[in-house]
Amino acid sequence: ETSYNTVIADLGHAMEIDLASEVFREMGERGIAPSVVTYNSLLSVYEKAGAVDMAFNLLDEMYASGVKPDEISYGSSISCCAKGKEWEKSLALLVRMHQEHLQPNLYCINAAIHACGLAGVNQKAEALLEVAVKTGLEPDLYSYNNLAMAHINGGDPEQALEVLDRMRENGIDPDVFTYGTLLCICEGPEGLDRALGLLDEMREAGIPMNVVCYTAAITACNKSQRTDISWQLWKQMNKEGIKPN
RNA sequence: CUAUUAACUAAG
Repeated sequence: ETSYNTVIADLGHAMEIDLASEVFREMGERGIAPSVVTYNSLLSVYEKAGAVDMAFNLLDEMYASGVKPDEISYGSSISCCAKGKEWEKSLALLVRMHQEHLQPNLYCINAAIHACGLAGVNQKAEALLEVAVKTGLEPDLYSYNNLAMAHINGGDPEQALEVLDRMRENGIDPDVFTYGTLLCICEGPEGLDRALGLLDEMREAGIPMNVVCYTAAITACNKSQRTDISWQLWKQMNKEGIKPN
């Protein structure tokens, strides 16, 4: 059984959705009973595909066959809703967890924040952060980074930038993902200054740049028609030994 | 043995 679990999860990482489902079916045909881990592995496959309906069906199947979904099952399913752009369903799953007397952990909440973030429903994302705190969870980098994305997609760049201070106040240091996210909101001439300011902040904080950040910054320059600065950044990137992709 | 985050690229 453990072999099957591993294979299914690995096929998921390789994005071999159909193969993974096939292996799962074959397992049943050979009379091997799937465990929670088996189901969770398959759920993680659906998650990567954003196959929301299949994930929901599998959850039902778990209950039907007497295998109780756990936090990981729900975490994967919620993340599946994010990838499938179904933020309302991700919230519905949190409600369902509550009904099943399961306490959502940070994975679940963060995935839901991500789902809301992609959809730009930033007030829901804020509400989720509150839920986390109220239930005794400590929001982490994922929580705040996803929250910043929610504000960006929600059309509120100012609030996105405020997330920087809010996380520091709570003892979470922004990382390369945080800045990578924020660099995306730098459109127009004033946005360019913000982008360069963020780059300085990163330097001061000793956060190493990567390709994503450079690409985001360069994109910001291009949107502001400042190809001269794009070029400077490009040279700097090469000087730091970061390979373009 | 299983789960959560950023850029560019395609479509529009």
